[in-house]
Amino acid sequence: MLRHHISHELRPQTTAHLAQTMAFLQLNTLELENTLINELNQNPALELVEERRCPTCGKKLSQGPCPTCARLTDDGAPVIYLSTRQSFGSHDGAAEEDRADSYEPHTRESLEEFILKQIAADLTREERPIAAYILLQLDEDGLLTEETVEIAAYLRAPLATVERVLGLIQHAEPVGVGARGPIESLLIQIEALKGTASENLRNLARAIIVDAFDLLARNDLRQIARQLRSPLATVELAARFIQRNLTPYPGRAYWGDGKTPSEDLPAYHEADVNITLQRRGTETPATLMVEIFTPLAGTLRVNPTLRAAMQELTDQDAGKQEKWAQAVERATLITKCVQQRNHTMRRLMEILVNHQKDFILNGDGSLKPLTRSVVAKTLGVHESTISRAVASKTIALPSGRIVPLSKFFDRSLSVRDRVRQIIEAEPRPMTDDEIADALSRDGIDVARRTVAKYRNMLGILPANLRHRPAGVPVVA
DNA sequence: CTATGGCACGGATT
DNA sequence: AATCCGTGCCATAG
Repeated sequence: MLRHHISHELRPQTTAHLAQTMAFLQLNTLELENTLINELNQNPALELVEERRCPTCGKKLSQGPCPTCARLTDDGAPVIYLSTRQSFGSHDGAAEEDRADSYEPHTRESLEEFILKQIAADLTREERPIAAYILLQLDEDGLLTEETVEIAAYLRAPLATVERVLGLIQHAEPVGVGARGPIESLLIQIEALKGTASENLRNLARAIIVDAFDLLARNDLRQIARQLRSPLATVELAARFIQRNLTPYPGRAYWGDGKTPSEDLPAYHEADVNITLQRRGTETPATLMVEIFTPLAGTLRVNPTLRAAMQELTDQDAGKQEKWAQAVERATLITKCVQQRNHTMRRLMEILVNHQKDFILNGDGSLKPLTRSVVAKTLGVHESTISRAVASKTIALPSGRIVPLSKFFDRSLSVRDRVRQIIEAEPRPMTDDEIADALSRDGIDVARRTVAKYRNMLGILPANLRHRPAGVPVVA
């Protein structure tokens, strides 16, 4: 999906601006920062003062939460404050002017960019577009749906070149992306683990994947052992190795639901919101520190000097006056937009954090169901506002996991969790029908078919395969 | 025959 | 208007 940046279409028409106001919300932080930097460069009326002020009380701040407004209370209420990254927008003098011309928007790093960066150095000029094309063809699991021959034909490039590029992609982090299917992906990943696992183990794992993949998916280890003429114990070991260290969907690893070794993988991008745990003293109530990243360090405002200078303009400078007036109007609008955005984000996070506190602290499984519309109601804004505020934003949990903010909204989660609990609790494997019954006894009425889906989402094998040491299944 | 997975169709949500 | 989700029907495996 290509990012759309909003262009310089901010012509002064006051009513149309209202629509633009909301548009600012949906921009993710980096994109907003880009537009703001652009604006700062070309609008003299807009000014960035280096100091940061508490959005609530207006006091100057150096860093972190406002000590007075968001003081660490002992009632356990989360502390929510706005913050900025220092990375971009060094905002002075000469460097600034360079930037104005050769400005290249910072976009959030997508999986594609993340990979491209790693292999860029190894690509020739001709290979670059090939790499770009391949990366765009990856599906959501990070797998390549198209054959290399087709790609070569389509791009009119030599097959060998295409395959070379693909090889580079496949060996970049996360290893295995760009494979033409789960099996190939797993094999690539095995190769990449050369140093860490014993030769025998890897060989067996490879054999299982190649010759008995479907059996593995069904967790039928006994049959695998027979077919490969290997001792069952060894096969179990290998299967375990596969399940623990490999994923058939490398592109998913990062979004994974905690089962995947995603904690070790580098984050593809930084989050828009950061939650940390602040332990105060020894008594338990640790405070949640919610840091909302806003674009640009400092505070936007309309340049007071310019505003003053405008008063002194004589009427014969009508042209200039008009021009400046527009600039000022536009600058005012933008600062208002940003303030609005910050305010909404703060209130939104307040609700979100309070509602999902357990999830933040205890991880998945403690998620409570929540819909955008109820938040919109309690917040008193339109639903679409929430949608925009949530869309394409991510949040870093105290555990270090980065998840999309939309994860906080899930209407069916409570039921899914009940399913998990029921399955974990029951001694004998229950069929989906029985689970459905059990649920209805709890007052939750869902169809049998739905239970099956939840089971799958949770990565739990069907009842008949689920006997004793049901390991974590390979296929989601 | 029973238990599941696949496809696809409304209906709700965003 | 686009997307997501629950569900019913049917094919398939055991």
